[in-house]
Amino acid sequence: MSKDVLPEAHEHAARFNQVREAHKTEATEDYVELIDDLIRVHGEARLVDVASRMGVTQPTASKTLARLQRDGFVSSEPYRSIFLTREGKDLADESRLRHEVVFNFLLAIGVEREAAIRDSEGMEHHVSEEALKVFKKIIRESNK
Amino acid sequence: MSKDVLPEAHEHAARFNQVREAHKTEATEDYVELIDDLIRVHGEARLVDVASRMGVTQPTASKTLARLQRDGFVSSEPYRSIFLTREGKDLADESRLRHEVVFNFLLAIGVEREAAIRDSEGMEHHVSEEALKVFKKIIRESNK
DNA sequence: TTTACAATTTAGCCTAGGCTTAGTTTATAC
DNA sequence: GTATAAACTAAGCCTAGGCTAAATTGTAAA
Repeated sequence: MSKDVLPEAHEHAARFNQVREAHKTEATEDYVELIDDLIRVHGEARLVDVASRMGVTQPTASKTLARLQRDGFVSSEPYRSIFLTREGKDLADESRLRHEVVFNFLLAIGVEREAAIRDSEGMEHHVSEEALKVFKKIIRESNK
Repeated sequence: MSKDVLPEAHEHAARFNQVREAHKTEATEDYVELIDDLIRVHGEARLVDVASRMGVTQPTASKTLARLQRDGFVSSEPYRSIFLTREGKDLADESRLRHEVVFNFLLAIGVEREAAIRDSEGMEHHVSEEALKVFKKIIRESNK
């Protein structure tokens, strides 16, 4: 059962580097996805709502949004609501799609709804295209 | 397809808070799991190996290990190899188990081996007990 | 129209987790 | 037994992402 050899060091490191890469983009993806949701459902995205739904204080959300603006994902004028750039909107769409696949996959295999909601939030950033394909296939099969 | 309502703000925030909680323990779990592997396979865990397998520089690994020591997961004397405390060993065992379940689950549903190795590294920290149960059931069924 | 409250920003602090460069200790090889 | 190399530590820097407290701006009600 337990390992008696370890992978080569560089291969071992590559796995952790991949996880670290995913972490770097996590906050960005979560924010743009939320902003897109707020715009679609409430007509606009205000800092106060972004902060309360992300579960952080307003200064924290403000600082993160400044970074997203610097990196070209959102735009906004001081004291005004937040918009997604083309790049931000594309990332939001891509993230939501991935999120939905993971969520529906968990439901399809029998995970209870509340757990599926919570687990998909964390898992979505760590699922490869390869695995997503398998997830989609299983969702399709469960809908027959 | 797309949402037309959002969850209540406090519920929305709870999801992200849960992911943030998981992130806090990720590094700790990855380190103790690796240290345990090194001890079992090589007889001891040296900083140089921890660093190269985590894919970070030695000073970075050293600093992280200092934190783990402060928090009671590992022990070591300066310039000597690294040991797990009881608490560290328990966490390592728990982490490895979770890791193996996620890995074997991905294999069971048809994810290719290399992708399963890499995805399980990131996913393991975000899977609830509830989902793990379902994963185990699917592994059992695939072994029939 | 002024006043008060809500929203946002600014400033400053903290931790984690990366890095480099430089110094110290340990181990090895001659 | 000493020189050299390897392993480790120390110091200092950076970014992200949390926080609080205080200042500013915008908005709505009296």
